[in-house]
Amino acid sequence: MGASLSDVANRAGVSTATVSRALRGLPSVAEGTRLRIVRIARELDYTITPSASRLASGRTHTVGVVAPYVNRWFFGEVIFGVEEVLRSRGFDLLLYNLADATSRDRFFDAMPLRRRVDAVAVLSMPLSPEQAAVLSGLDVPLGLVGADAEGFACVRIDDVAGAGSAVRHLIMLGHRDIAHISGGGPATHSFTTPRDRARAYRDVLEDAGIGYRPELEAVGDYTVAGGERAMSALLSGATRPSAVFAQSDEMAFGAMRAIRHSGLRVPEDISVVGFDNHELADVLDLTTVEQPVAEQGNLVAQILLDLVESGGEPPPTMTLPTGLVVRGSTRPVSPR
Amino acid sequence: MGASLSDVANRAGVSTATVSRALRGLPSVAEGTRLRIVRIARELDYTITPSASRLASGRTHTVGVVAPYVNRWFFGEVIFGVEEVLRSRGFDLLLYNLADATSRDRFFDAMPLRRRVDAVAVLSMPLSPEQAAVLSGLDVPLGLVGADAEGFACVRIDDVAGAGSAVRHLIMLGHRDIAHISGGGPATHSFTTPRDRARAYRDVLEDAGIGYRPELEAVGDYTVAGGERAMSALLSGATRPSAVFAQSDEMAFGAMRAIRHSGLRVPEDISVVGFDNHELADVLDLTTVEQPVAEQGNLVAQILLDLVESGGEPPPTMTLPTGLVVRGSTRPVSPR
DNA sequence: TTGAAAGCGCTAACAA
DNA sequence: TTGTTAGCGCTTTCAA
Repeated sequence: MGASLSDVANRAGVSTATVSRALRGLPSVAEGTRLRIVRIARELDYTITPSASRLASGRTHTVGVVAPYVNRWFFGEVIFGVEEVLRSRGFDLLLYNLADATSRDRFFDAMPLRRRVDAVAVLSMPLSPEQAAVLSGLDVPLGLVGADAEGFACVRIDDVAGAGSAVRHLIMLGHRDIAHISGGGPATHSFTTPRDRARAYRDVLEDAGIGYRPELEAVGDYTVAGGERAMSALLSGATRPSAVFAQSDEMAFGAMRAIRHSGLRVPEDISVVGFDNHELADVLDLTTVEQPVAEQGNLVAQILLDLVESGGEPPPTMTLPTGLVVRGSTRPVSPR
Repeated sequence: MGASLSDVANRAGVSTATVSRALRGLPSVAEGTRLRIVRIARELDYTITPSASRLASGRTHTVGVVAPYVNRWFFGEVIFGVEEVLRSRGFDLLLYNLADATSRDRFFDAMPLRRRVDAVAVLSMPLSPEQAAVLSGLDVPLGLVGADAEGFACVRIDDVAGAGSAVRHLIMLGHRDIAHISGGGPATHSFTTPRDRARAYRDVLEDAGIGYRPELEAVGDYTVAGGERAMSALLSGATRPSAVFAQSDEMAFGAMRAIRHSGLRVPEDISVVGFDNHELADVLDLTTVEQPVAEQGNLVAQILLDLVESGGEPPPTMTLPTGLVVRGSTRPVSPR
């Protein structure tokens, strides 16, 4: 049905090689020839057949995006940012959502990305050394959002600084019994985000002379339900915290609900700080740590496409700034 | 670097055609031959080169997914559902996010999906007749979530029934001054969802003998900020509503915030009902209309792949049920 | 600046 | 059940 390169070549009275060069904008085509070819191609409604081009050139003009979730706020934003850049530069975006361990294993075992993409972006997903090695074996530029890894172009925030600002805010409000809802269970153990944020929580408490008490920590799994469970557990502990720092806004939302369900109020009885500045943090009046999210997607995509097009080594990790957004969910500790 | 079909064929002492057949599981290969070939392919770490396969066969094993947003709850869930089915059946998912009119125009003008996909799924996006025609021109199975259209395999909910149940709930609670925050501006005019929900709002009011008053309607654009603006406008109107039905939970969240900012309370002063059962509706205690979201993605993907693999005509529209979820944001009207 | 020709790695008739 | 033989539609040397 559709016209092919040779149709255009015949009509223009030139070889397919010239048409190919003209349409790709290569320099070695006379301007008149190019104009004529472009006009004829348009007349014939010519469209390149990607698979033929890919087979002949070896370039796929496609970037694989691997995410542990596509249906959470943070990931939707990052994917948005990545897609924006890819589309504007004429690249396809191949999406892989690896929610559970099974699909993750299957993915890294079969590695469906082989010979299929020019670059891969991994979004805030814990990567075992073996998995990182499998990706390296693809022999294409690799990008990573939300962590550092050897051989990857990394875009991230300073989790230690961000989490530190949240905990210091609570300390400055006079809180001493500050609980922590962390993200990662054992599955995410190798990932830096939960570790860094947890470390900042502990270090800031130690530095303030408050000391870190393990019984004030609970795991929330980065979900609303997980945050709710974690907060319930904390509330039934021996020490009732006067404030809680959650490693994500979703967990903070869950924590707020648990607090209310137990008959307490936010912030009168317990202050809550989250992390992300989720689009609904404002609605829920949640104090949180803001991070640029879509921008991280933009950046990693840009870096990857530059590497694809110009080669070279991955640049040093880009660390973007965070900021504390104070809203109504935190207030000075009240005397008991 | 990687082994090719002919490497496997040489090693196995058969032709490339036999290797191709064996690896694809075609019936006409002796079991012993197949086993040997599969073993050798594994030994050689053979991976198919998709572009070669696509060029030779004409099948891309790829589905294009076109969405107006990837970073909103509803769309994230649908994409999740689509991806799940595609990955399980070995298809690639090519994602296109067309947030603004410019990118939409460019997309339909250049139609980058040509010769690139075996099917296309359009997610809750208004389609002009011209745009629908461009897609039809791709000559591949077409799917649509959230609306009906000739020539598309459609998966949707009954928006009229869903919205009707929300408004009837308010009427049953004794409300008479029921406002409506609608989704669509002029840009989405051709799309059925906002129209159907708006129609249900009006019809139910009429049927209840309450009558429909245009001054109780405002446009909220399906966003939190839009819902907030719409609610503010409604609150500064002549009649203060005692209840409001928002066409999406996000707009309902915005409305709740506007209500609180104006010094009123939900539900004491104003009841609020949303639509979607967003993951945070529960956290915000929002009464809403629940719809199966990821399931719609699952279904449209399944239907499309069946059409790709077996041909045939798109099946009739699948209409999934909705349900009213009553939470704390609605209560009987209080005497003024 | 252009053309001829040889693939890229696979699939699909057709034959055997 | 297997092999032979053409391509699929482009890109890319190499030569002119």
